[in-house]
Amino acid sequence: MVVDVGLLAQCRTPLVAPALSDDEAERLARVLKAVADPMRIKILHRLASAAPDGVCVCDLVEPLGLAQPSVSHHLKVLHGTGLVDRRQERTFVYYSLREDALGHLSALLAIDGRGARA
Amino acid sequence: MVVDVGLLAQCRTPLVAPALSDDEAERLARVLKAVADPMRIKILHRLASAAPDGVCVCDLVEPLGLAQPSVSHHLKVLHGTGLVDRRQERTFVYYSLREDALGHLSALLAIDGRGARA
DNA sequence: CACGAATATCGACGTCTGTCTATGATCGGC
DNA sequence: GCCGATCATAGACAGACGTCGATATTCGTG
Repeated sequence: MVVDVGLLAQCRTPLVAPALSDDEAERLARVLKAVADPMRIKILHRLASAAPDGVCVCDLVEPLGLAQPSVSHHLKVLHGTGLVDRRQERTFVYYSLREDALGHLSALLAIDGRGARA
Repeated sequence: MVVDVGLLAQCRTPLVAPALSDDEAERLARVLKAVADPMRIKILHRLASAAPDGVCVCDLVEPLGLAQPSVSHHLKVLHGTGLVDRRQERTFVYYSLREDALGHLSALLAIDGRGARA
């Protein structure tokens, strides 16, 4: 059987590795979307550079320059994706960066970028 | 000077480390936003698991189940943030994962999450 | 130079998202 | 038991985003 490629060279970029499933792609995107916001990045950075006990919501509102409900919204998003822990004490609520939460994310990105090639 | 804290215990969660600047937060968010999309994640994954020469656009359209302009749009976003390289040959265009692009991103996340603490 | 193929750009449309104000829920103190 | 403080929820609104069809652009072929 002769395959006539002719003169128009096909692009030839076959994919051997298994394609990422829709579910996996959406799961990863969900977590990344949670981090892909300037304010939430600022929040994470503050949590990262604070005591492990966490940071009180009231101490986030002013420095971020946001209304209190907006801060609550962002914290809810971060908590919903498991990046952040929530602890209530009296009327105060303390949010803290979950141990290795960003580390895992970081690892996922590294794997996606490197592992499949080598 | 006596500070009367009274009985209502303040929350006391001071921040010592320098806060992330608005610009830095937005720059990081811009790159993360580029990755925080299921289709773009799929594209990156395909580029990562393909030959270093890159993948032809025409070989991305069908597997992704998107219209050709949509694929072009996503590739433009990825290219715009420096995550992906573009190489044209004849009428074909090949996109390839930029060396250590995701590695750098991954490192940034790790730093944000860990470095500031210790 | 006309034509077909491969990409990019344009404009439009529906949806998601970040922000706010107003209100509800919960807890402590008086 | 009322009241103030802290945080969460609800609803509204503007802007950004992903997708598409239609069209422009570029390149190689005959």
